[in-house]
Amino acid sequence: MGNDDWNKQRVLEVLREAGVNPTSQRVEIGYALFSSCAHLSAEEIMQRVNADYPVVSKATVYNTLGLFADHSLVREVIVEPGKVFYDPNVSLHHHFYYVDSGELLDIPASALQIDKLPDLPLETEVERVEVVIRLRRCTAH
Amino acid sequence: MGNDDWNKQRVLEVLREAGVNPTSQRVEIGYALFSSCAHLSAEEIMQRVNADYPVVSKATVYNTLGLFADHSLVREVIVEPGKVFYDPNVSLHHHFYYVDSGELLDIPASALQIDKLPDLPLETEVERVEVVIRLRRCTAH
DNA sequence: GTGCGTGCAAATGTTTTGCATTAGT
DNA sequence: ACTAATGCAAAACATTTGCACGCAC
Repeated sequence: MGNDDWNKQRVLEVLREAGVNPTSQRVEIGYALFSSCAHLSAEEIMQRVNADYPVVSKATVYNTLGLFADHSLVREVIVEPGKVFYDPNVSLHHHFYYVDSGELLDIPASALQIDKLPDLPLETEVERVEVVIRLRRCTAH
Repeated sequence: MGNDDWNKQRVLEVLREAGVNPTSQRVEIGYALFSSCAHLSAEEIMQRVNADYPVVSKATVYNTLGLFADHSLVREVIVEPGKVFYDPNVSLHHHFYYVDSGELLDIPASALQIDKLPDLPLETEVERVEVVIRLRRCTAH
């Protein structure tokens, strides 16, 4: 997943289809994001984009990722204060979070089933159900 | 719930029982936290503690809340980038999050049931399963 | 007096804003 | 030329760190 031959032309098309004007900065950020199948922080994305020479500012990385999130091109995952991960997998799924290492791992939607939801407050509808399973290294042997 | 007659003496005892040295700053912060049944941010807690005159610095609020969390006196709930809520309810439960207003509402553990958990990665154990149901105001009439 | 525990000023890290510049018509 | 969209420097905001002070022995 994720590793299926991304190139900048394809990123450009995906952005256009999503209704995002494909500027060079956005294509670079999208390429860094989609061609990695990992859960990256804004900082890591900027490092990848600017690896050779400065291409985008940090502000643009944040604004662009926010824009991508609005257009469902990426999903923000928050597990710790002051740490947001950007997940290029926008299909329905959940996450393991390794408390010790700070790493994030996908859980396919089919591997977890919620069979009883509480009644919703009036006049509201569910946008999304987020499940994070926090894991730590076994203490018991 | 939460409104059951908190006073500073009782906070002091609770801190002592939890193994936290009950300094005056900690009692003030604990009192602000426990006597409110709401989900407060660090900022809001500081405002309450310092309402009349300066009692604690922001750094102490953060460090103290972190300490309380370590001793299971409070639970950190994270829903948005750069926004942590402190929940004095440390029993097992989940949350509704109102995307529009930024408010948080408790879901009792019994109102939501997960009947299938994924296999855990080797050498790990579950610390906690966090479920956040993101709600938005109905668009449909 | 020594050493540990505590609180906070300052440093760091994260995210947002406002505006100068660019691109589109 | 006028207007809207874009990128980024600087500002705002959130959190952590390092160290000075006070308290217990």
